[in-house]
Amino acid sequence: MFEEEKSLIKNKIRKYLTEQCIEASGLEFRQIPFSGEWGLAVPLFPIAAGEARSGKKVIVPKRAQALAEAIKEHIGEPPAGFSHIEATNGYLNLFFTTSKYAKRVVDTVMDEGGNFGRGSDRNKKVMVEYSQPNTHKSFHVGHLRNVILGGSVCRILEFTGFEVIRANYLGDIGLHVVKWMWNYLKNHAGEQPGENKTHWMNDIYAEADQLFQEPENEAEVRALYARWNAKDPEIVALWEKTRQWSLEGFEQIYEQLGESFDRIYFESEVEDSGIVFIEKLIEMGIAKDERPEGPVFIDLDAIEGTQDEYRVLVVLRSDGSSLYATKDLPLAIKKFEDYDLDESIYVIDARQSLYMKQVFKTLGILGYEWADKLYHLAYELVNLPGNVTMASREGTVVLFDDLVIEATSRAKAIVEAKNPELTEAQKDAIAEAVALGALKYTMLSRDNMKVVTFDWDAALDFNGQAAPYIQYAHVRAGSILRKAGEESPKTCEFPDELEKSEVDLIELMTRLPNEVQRASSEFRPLAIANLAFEMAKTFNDFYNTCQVLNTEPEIRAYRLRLVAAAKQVIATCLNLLGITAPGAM
RNA sequence: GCCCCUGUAGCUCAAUUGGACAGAGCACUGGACUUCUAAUCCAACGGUUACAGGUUCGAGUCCUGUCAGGGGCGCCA
Repeated sequence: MFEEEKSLIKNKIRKYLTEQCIEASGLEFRQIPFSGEWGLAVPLFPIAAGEARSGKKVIVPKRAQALAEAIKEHIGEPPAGFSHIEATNGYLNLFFTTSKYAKRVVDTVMDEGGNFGRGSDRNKKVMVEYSQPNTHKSFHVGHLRNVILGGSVCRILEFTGFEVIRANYLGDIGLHVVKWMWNYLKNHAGEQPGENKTHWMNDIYAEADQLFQEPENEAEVRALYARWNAKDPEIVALWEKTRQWSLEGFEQIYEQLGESFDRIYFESEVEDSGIVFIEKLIEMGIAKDERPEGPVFIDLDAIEGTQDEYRVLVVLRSDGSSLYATKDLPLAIKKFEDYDLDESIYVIDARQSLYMKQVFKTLGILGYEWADKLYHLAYELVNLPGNVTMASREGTVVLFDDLVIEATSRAKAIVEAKNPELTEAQKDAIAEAVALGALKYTMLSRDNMKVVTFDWDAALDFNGQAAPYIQYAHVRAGSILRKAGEESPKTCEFPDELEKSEVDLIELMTRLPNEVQRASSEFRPLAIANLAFEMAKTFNDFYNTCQVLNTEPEIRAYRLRLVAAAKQVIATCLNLLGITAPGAM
């Protein structure tokens, strides 16, 4: 916002500096801290420092202050929309006329509604690959971080004008699948999945994993693996049927999380083409074939002339079977063929950073001009206390549905206490929104590269900096508007004297467009999570100090609009985070 | 041995990307519900930003080194 004012002021300053023969580089606007009033701050340190560098004998802070004062003198009367100008600490501070500023911000938010902060269409197509669970296995809290991060990034990218294609890449083949089928045939033949399909699938897998420790069982699993590899119709049919159960189970989870995918890729679908692809690389001399003594690999450091930077990428086992890289290379190509992408993003945990770098480099070496459009969006793991990594086979997991059930029942208990008059259905809906919101917010409110240590108490703490706090502010705003009735003034005047919380609220709203852009370009929902909390906190302060309904009509009018605008901005933030805002709590 | 990430209040985390006085939540202490929903608010407490140098007018942020924790390095995914 305020681009016109900014360029006007910039021009004035530039004009002055040019007259004084001073290099005018590094002119930019900052926010004035401790705002009781709004304004634009222009630090003059860069200008003064520039003079110092060019040989003038100046003490930078003093010079910056002198420049600020001189420019203040030069500008003279504040331009339209500004009330006064100050020169302090080397900054030139230009303060807006409170009434005009407030009116303008609130009007803008109300006019644009849910589109306030939205970026214009960029005409760019971005694929985001995320979630990537293995079929026939569990879905735990570690997987949750990936889905929530990926989902939020997609929403933010869309909001900033990208066309987003959500892709999921499922691990539907491999030893784990065969183990599962073996146990099913041997101990659970004919059984059907229960209500919660993923949980049921995982129970059979976990049991299979245990039984697999016995040598005779392992031998049976290997034998079944051979049948499956030979495309035994009976086994293939079982594989297809059971994979479908897994898919339906994941679908339940995605639906609950509010996620959906435009395109699902299966590992099985790129395996054969991957092996053919690797054969081609061998022919080209890019991959080295040491079979049967060794595997097929690409010596990236040798090709690039680097040392210990790209290492060696193994692309095929010595027995000719496929590895991750066997499939990831052709999949990357397929994505660009399918969708003619401008960018391809991989939401994958940070342990695979080197691997991702290797895959991207390999595609670059092969001459794909889009190789530099590949981006690894790395994030850290969710560990258990004591730095224990979640692993299905170790039994060190918190399963998604266990967590959701617990969170929801705790939220339900609180709604029961707060709002006993609501219907069961309403209470359930609120409990779910609160529980899932809380889980999502804990994942999104820390930076991508920070390890999350999962703690039941922390995850289920609905107080303080957490989603329910933000949702509650939204509910309160809605409640005021509802009680106000039909009346919603189209526009109204703001006074020059505003309460601090009103001032702060308006200032926070103006940050949304910038924060959204930042979150988008850095793939960091955290920026939005922070703003949402700040908004809620300030709104609660406002709620406590400023009466809306029981006050004089003129005040009531602008405060109502302020409440509506604040509610809108909070709602937009929550949307971008994938958190639903209930109507009551 | 090499590479990457992290290190900020007792705990969990922020910090508008190099700017004004490093801020929140939790926990602890003391207050506020006949008033728009107290899942709230106010006050108090809490800091050598791991350490040592360097660059800069200015460093939690950048560069070098050290320490601590985590992760990764030719047939796991």
